[in-house]
Amino acid sequence: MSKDMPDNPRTLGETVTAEIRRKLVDGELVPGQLLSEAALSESLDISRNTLREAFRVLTQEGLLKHEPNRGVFVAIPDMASIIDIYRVRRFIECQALAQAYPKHPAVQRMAQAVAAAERCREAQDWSGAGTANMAFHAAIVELADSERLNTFYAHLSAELRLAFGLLNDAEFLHSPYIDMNAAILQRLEAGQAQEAAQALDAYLVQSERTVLAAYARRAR
Amino acid sequence: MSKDMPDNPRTLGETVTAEIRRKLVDGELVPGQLLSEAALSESLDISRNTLREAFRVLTQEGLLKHEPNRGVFVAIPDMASIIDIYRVRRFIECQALAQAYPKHPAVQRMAQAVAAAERCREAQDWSGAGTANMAFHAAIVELADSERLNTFYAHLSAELRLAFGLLNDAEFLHSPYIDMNAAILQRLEAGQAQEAAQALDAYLVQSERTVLAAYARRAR
DNA sequence: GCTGAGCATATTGTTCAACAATAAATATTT
DNA sequence: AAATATTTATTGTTGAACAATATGCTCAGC
Repeated sequence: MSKDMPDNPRTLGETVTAEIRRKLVDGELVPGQLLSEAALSESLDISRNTLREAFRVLTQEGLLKHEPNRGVFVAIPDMASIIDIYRVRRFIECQALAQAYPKHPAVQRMAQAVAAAERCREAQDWSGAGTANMAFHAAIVELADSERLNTFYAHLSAELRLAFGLLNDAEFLHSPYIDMNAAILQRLEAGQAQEAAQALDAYLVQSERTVLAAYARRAR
Repeated sequence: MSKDMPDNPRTLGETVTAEIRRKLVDGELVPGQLLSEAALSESLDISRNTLREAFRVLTQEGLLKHEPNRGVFVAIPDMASIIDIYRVRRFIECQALAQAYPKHPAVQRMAQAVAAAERCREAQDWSGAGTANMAFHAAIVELADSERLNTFYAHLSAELRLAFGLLNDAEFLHSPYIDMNAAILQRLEAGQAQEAAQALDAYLVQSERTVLAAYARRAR
């Protein structure tokens, strides 16, 4: 995985950073919400100073927004952000896939993600399907063999999950793409990286359109 | 420019973060060096707590390395880092250039950077030439029209400057590339984006080789 | 001379309390 | 109602304190 979220954080600050990050991507903290230093530090049972260190990290990751003298808010992914994120996704994922070596270790992770997503679909677990979907695309980026690219993508991914939290029906968002992922994987394994990349591009364009539409008619 | 380094930082924490960042890319703080909280906070005339917030941000940017209970060190770009950074650079810059619109506003910034570099060469200002060179490549990334990509590249760029700081002869590192940049720009303006991207790829491969060689025989 | 256990020391990790600086909310004046 | 002054709550920043940890040192013991 990424190095941003070590399994065994050593300091309290890292622990609480991971905990808040989880609450953000899980939707327990909703976009726009003010995170009061006094309230949060008390509820997490840590000092304000330690909390502020965590705030700086998560702000840098794009999950929080810091407004000096006003406070720290959960970032609100607006349409421009969604468009930007998808632009970067197409930019990175398609190229990573196009120039991929079909026997790259990450291909196995792609296959595992597809399998996991199919299992989730049977169990009607759409949250799990979303997670598996994200893992599939993270694996695509891993094809490029760059630690920094992986980390960057992890941040993008978290930011996008924040946006998904604004929407409601996860089934509508994730269900149609499970088969598409499988098809992309199949083409890659068949040595047709170019065709796979083309399919991925179409996938991302459609996904972006769906997300933007859902965003536009969301309950505010 | 990027939103990471506002021209007028509002809080003291942001000010000192920018100041330390500058010292890092300018080579005033050298890789491997321990940054003592007590010493630095006193010399910057700020409290330890404020300094620690800055440390978290710069660690997230890859410029510092935090070792729990041991301290914060200036990151040491090893060979693997340099290779990774160049891999990402080729990945991003070449594609940005290949699919660029020849009349994109960023092209003007590319031209300005080339002119600035040529002026620096005449004045034997190799540090300035390095800065202009970086600006040229940042402009290339801007062709992709993504705020997040720009920010990401700014971080990569800063990290690379840290590595350059380990080397000594800036002329050798930057001088040969001024003309290459000019040639790339010329092709782009002529509508030959594909050829420009190809030239850029060759440029980056050569640059990486040069940097790695210099790194291997650097004075330790 | 070397090894290892235990101790001493310096540094980081974390908290707390206080005050300054700022923005939002409220009251006052015109 | 609009503009202005005042109050209030929150963040920004500090300094001191103590806990937790890593490092270096001392000193047996072989």
